[in-house]
Amino acid sequence: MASDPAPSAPPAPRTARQRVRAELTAEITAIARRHLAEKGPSELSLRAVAREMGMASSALYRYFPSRDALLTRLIIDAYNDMGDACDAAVDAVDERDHLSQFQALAHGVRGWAVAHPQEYALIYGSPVPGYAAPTDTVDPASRVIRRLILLAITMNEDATAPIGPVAIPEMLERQIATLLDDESVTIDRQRFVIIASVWAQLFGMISFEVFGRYDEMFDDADALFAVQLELAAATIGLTSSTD
Amino acid sequence: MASDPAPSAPPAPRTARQRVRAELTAEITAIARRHLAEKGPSELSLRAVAREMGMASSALYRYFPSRDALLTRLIIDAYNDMGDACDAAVDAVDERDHLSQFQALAHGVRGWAVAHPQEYALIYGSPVPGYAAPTDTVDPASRVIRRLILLAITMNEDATAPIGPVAIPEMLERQIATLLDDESVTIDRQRFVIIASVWAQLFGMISFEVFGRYDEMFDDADALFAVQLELAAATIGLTSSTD
DNA sequence: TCACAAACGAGAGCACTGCTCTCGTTGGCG
DNA sequence: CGCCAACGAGAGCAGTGCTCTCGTTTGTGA
Repeated sequence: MASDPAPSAPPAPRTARQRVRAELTAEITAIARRHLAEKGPSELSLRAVAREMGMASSALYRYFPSRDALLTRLIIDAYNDMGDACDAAVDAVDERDHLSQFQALAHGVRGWAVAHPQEYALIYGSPVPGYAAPTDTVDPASRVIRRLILLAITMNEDATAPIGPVAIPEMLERQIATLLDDESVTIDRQRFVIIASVWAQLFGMISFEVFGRYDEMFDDADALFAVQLELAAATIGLTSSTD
Repeated sequence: MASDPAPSAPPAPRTARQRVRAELTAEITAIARRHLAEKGPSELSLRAVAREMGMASSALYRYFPSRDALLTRLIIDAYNDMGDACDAAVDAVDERDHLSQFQALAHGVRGWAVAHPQEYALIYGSPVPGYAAPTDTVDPASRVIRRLILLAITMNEDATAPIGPVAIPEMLERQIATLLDDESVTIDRQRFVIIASVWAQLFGMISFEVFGRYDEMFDDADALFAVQLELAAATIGLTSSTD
């Protein structure tokens, strides 16, 4: 499910002990992920996982120092899983068709979310543990928005937004510049704030759907999402006629 | 904090026992709300509340049949609290200035959310209990969107959206009609779907801010929100020049 | 090759939780 | 004034996260 980031990954465990340790760690996370998907984050119990593995509950602490650590592992995996789904969806369409790329990204993320509601709730719902170690989490957590920004950069000259321009305070302007320092390319500031809005809108819609806020309003979530996505694309300046 | 809906509310408890019961119930919810605000929903413990009240934990079950019932009470209160803040903000501005009304609604809801992050997480984060009894929850939960729709109805003829029109499937069209059956007034369908998008966007932005997703991206959440709000207003067709 | 240390699994135990049951006590209504 | 429902307290059950101890196994350096 989750892919290892390339740098400094130990590919083959040397000793047998290391290998069984890796296998057990993977089995723990797999069972925990299944329990999470079936019963939700609050019902995830270390003892239940240990019981299913035929181990003593105390033995699990050799592999995860705490329940929060196991949850953090699942969180990172979920972020990467969603990121993979997002990337795969975007990469599956013509890279010069920006509208289709945007739609693919949105549908890819939404599809993953409705297929894994509990994991989605884990990463985009209320943050349960005090705070997950930012160092490990921030990179996987930002994959979707980074892809979205990348998309916005490539379509920089093709689409023109029908709204704005809007006044951007200097402080915000500087933060945007700092954020984009990594990428060597620049991006129109107006497009950037629009993209940020669409980003929030996308996850607002998905959260509403997954968390059941549409339940007694709309039956056909697919149609609603499609319509709202068309509006979002129009906000960016992507229409079916362009390209 | 939370207001009683008018119909069939017993205003004055007859007997002393009924009065002390009402007082104790209020004290329980007050302490529970404080614990919730301080430590989050997962840390809310019936026993801790009972301890602080000097009661046996079992006695609390005379007032709330379960922990989930207490949480549901807090959820309903939070919805009404946010609804009050929303209404108060909108009512504070000139009712003919639709742009200001919209901005007041957004800032009112956001202000309440950042002031009560845990309560916001309780109602707009992951749904923790299996499912709260829909009958009691749906009405308070829909106050903001109902106010937003009301706003959209009043500005029906004043603002023209710069995006669209978009194709609305017949099924969705029928659902919108059903939803608006209660209100005797009609609303432009294009405006309705835009409002639904803006609704999702608003809570997407607030959730991102409250849940810390902007933490290592933007420092000035106020400025970001203001800019995105201006974009949202423009999407609806509200600009500072209108009215 | 072998001994030593690190890693490991199992079990008991602690403090805590939600919730149930029982048993006196107290309050209100007929 | 008497009866019954509502109430508060306590014990107890099953479950949780986590710690500590104690044998056992495994890898490694001498």
